[in-house]
Amino acid sequence: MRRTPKSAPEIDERVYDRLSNALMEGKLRAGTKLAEHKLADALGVSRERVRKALHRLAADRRIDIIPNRGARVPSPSAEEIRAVYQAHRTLEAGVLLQLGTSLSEAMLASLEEHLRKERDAARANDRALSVRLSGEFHILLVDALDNEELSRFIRDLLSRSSIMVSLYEHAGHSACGVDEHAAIVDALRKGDPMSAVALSRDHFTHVQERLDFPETVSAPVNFEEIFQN
Amino acid sequence: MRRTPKSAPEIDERVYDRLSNALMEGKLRAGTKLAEHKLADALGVSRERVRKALHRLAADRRIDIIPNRGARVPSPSAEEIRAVYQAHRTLEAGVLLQLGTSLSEAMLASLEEHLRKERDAARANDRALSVRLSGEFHILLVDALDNEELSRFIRDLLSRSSIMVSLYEHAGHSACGVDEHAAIVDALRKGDPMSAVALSRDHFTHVQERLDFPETVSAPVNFEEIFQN
DNA sequence: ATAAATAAAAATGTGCACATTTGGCACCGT
DNA sequence: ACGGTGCCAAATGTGCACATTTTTATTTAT
Repeated sequence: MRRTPKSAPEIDERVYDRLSNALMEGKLRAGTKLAEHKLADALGVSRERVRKALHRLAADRRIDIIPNRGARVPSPSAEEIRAVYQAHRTLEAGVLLQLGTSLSEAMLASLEEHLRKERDAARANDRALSVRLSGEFHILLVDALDNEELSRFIRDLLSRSSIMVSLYEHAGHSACGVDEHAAIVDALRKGDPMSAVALSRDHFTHVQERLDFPETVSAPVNFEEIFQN
Repeated sequence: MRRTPKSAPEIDERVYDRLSNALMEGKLRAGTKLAEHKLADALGVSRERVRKALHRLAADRRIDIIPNRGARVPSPSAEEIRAVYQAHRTLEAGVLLQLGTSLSEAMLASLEEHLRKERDAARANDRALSVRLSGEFHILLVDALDNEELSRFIRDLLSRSSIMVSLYEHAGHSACGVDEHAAIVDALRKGDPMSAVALSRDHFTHVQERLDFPETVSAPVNFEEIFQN
């Protein structure tokens, strides 16, 4: 045992995580072919391990696998992107409605604490951080319901939209208005869930409006560079 | 080639479907061990095929897999069951709110057509059919939004609750009131989504109330018998 | 020169043999 | 009788060789 003996399941998890993160961070452009052998070399593991991770990602709908043709980073159509945001919008409406009747003071506090962080990031012009915090706001909302199923769904949607965001670089998903988030929290604090729902609706409309159209891309990629860490 | 040459992916799909159906129909009791070799024999395919299907089901959260310990039909706790219904309740609230602003006459018609089928099944005392139709009602609702993401989530929740229903045999998920479904459709027709949401909420509350407590079971099973068809 | 056909190369998919881990059982000592 | 220890059988996990399919490159014919 050289360094970390690492039991098998841990290796699997690590392979999956590295691929997952690369997708999240937009390091793998849409359309990129994910060849098993090349990834295995880049990650320093056996092809079977990569295989498993790819199939897992496919089950999560994070990548596309076509039988006998391999795996690719999806290039979602404008329509599919719209569907993901629409789903999030609909789901959050349900969440906010539910929260209206059961939102503790402590949770309101942690929401407001989060808003502060968002404002700081916006003021510091830290785009990457802003994007992350902006997503976490919506996670915080659903987590407040303490329902694992719902939280999973939202995380699912966010992990998929992250790919989309990277497709449309300039689109300021980052600019995902802090003020609009704040308005939602305000409505909740005032015990007015219907307003919160309406505000959330508007918010998603704005986010969607900022999304522009796709340029289909398919460039060669240096996996070693991406996974060198 | 004896009968159906069946290309490989078709076989995979069939294995998955047969296991999936057995779970849906409650033929595999909670706690049942799903040994790879035994299932392979019963289904007449290689162990690897079963393996793949089991991992797929695990990714769907339809079964539990513990590393090096194999797969089992889950025995969800009362708390987990509550969470699934709660999630469905919350999600459907969002769906109904959204439907309020965009429900075509054609869809209302197909909903009412469905209600008729439900009533027929209830009158005929066909429990199995009633259960199935009752679930399909909620699928019909979300499908009306024509959003694949949302439809997937609902199907996900339903496939998981089916295991739970079979855990509590007597619990009349079947009795999932036809009248309550009808009331929801009525509210939608009247263009009163808030009432629809409230009715849906009550509906889920009633369904949950009918669920009783678990008896932990773990009996030996004859796979050949279950999969003989 | 274009297109069809064919052959070679590369990538994915599969079964099997073997390694690893787990669970049960007998044995032993207290 | 009880709890612990070690061994054996059984089940899961993994790497590898080979089969199948797709893609690319080359040749040939019109």
